[in-house]
Amino acid sequence: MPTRMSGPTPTRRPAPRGQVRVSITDVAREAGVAISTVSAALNGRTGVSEDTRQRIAGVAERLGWVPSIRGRSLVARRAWTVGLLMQRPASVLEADPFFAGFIGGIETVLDDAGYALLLQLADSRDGVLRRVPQWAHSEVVDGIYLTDVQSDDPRFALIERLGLSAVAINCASHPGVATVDQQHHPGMGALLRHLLDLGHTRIAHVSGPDGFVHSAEREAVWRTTLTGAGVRPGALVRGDFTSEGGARAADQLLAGDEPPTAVVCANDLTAIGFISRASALGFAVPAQVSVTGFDGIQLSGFTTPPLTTVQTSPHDLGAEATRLLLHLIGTGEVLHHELPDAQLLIRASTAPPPLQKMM
Amino acid sequence: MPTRMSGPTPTRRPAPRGQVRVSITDVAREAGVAISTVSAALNGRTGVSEDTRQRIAGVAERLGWVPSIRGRSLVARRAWTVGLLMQRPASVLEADPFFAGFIGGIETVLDDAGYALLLQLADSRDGVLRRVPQWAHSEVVDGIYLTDVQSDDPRFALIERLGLSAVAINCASHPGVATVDQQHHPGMGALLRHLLDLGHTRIAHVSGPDGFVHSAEREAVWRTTLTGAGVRPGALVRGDFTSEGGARAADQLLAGDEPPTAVVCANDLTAIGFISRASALGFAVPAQVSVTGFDGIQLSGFTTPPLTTVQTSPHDLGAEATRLLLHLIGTGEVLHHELPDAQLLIRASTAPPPLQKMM
DNA sequence: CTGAAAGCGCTTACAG
DNA sequence: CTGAAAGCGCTTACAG
Repeated sequence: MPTRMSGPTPTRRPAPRGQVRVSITDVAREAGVAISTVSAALNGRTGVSEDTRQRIAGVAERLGWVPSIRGRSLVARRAWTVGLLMQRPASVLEADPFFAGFIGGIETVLDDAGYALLLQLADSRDGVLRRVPQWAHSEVVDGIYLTDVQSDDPRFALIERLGLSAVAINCASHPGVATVDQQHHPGMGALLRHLLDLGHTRIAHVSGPDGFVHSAEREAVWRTTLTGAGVRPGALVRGDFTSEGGARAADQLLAGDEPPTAVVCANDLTAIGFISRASALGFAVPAQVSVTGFDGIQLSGFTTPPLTTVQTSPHDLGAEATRLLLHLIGTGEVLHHELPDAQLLIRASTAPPPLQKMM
Repeated sequence: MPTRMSGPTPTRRPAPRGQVRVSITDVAREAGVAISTVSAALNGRTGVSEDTRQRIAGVAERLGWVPSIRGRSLVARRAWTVGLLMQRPASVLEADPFFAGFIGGIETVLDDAGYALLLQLADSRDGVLRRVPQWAHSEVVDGIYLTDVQSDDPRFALIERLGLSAVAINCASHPGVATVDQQHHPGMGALLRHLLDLGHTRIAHVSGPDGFVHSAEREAVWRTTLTGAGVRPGALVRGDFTSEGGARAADQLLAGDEPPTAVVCANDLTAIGFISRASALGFAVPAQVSVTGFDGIQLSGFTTPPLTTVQTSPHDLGAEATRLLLHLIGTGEVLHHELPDAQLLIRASTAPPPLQKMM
């Protein structure tokens, strides 16, 4: 086992590593005032002479004292922390294009407000439903984000019962819960119409995994837009939002006699995997088969060919959700925000179907 | 402004939303025992009759009581939280291939231990140095991760002074700080030798941004390996770890009279951007120019052509670092762990240099 | 303008 | 086996 101890005699010591912990009591003693005066002085409350305030500030500075969030939280009943609990195995999250952008957006707003983000993954639905009350009762977070909301999501009842502040991402509004949305339908619809306009009539779909809201939604738009245009939906292959899944789908879809002339993938990763395998199988993209993605990840502009996709805004969702959540925590007022729709981004992975197929 | 209030009469209410908060006192009263008995019973301490324990558990269950981490932390001097503080603007982080994997690894270990991750970004060096003592004094985290360690990093002194438990990633060991490492040199060296073996003699480098340890390290291996083999290092273009930077580098490197026959990029994103632009400029990869990456992100296997790169293990780094950190917090024992070296991954983006250049 | 006291929700000796 | 008390580090009425 490569783990080794440091040096010949490993140092064993208790968690608080023998340091002098300075508390409000020390500052008060040193400054010759009561602890309540220290508290008032450093929290900018009125009723402390400028003189005393200065002296206390000096002592605190010299002793290197910062108020303990812990002690403060206990009485203020605020944790100065918000929680993001995602039901996703760590492995999936690592490839999730939504994740990093969403967190980045959260952090930009959170940091300025002096809040921190508590992040936890649960690998099952039950895991989530167990953690939420734990967080609420422990008062370890002041509010939470709700992502991947499902219809009849039991978390809403839980949140109401627990009196937890929450902001939900991309879902119908529930009483007491703030929401921030970005419409995906219009962009997805535009994507389908773009393919129809190019002349495609055999349009397949590589979906996301079962049970995800996004999977169902994108599949529905694919089906209804085609049907609405009088075109029969092509083959449907179930993917899993990964490039591996996209590659497997290419194997399935391109093997038959009449392969589709366009393939609508549930996300960019899937599309990139599809294109990779299609190329390996000798199918030229977009000359023989057009391929589309969804998400608009940064790399989608640097694939060969660059990907036609729908540009979503995980960063903005995270930032706006955080604003609404902090507002709810602070004022109790439930707000709702709608981001501009996700936009169709036409690039080079789509073209008219091959001529011989057009008659 | 699209933000709107919900319903005709916005509900304003204080943060604790009028819920009955149940505490240990309630459980004790209901069960007819002292709060110390409740505490002992539910923490599995000895000295409570099985009968009483059952009764108390029943009451706690019925009342939906979970011990408050807050109250517990105050006396136990443990936060049951570890902190990850990265000096990176949110925007960079969103494209950072290390980030998601590292966090994924952290979470797999943390969740099982009942710990949570506190995540915070700082946009400057000073921001980091301000937060660390804040966290330490507030006792809001029990330990922290040190990433992007620089030589003479001031955080080590800070940590020692504050008596904070810490684990450092990929850096020389410091007294009192656990470390977990994965050697990148050998894989990077193997990558360079692979290009030399293929017959390349004009090998350029697109580096990472200034001031990052990884940038300096990879550049150094590029330079010394070539020099050691008697080959003069080719052109050096400064990149920024993004695909945009890689594309710009392609413009610079491929414009001249004698373009390089191989380009070593500081990471996969850069390489993918480079290939994209190179193709657009009419350069065939790898026929006319070989391109290599670094990181081994999932998508690197699905580009066209699939990328020759060095496979690193952010997930394993995160998981192992977390194990060592929790061990340090719990026992005070400083351990060190070395992951298997990052491995060269030969795929299709490298080939012998074009013939006419070989004489 | 300042201080003594109570209390937030727990755990940990200590006494019965 | 069980309970009363002290205390963790703060803030918030309240009294001087």
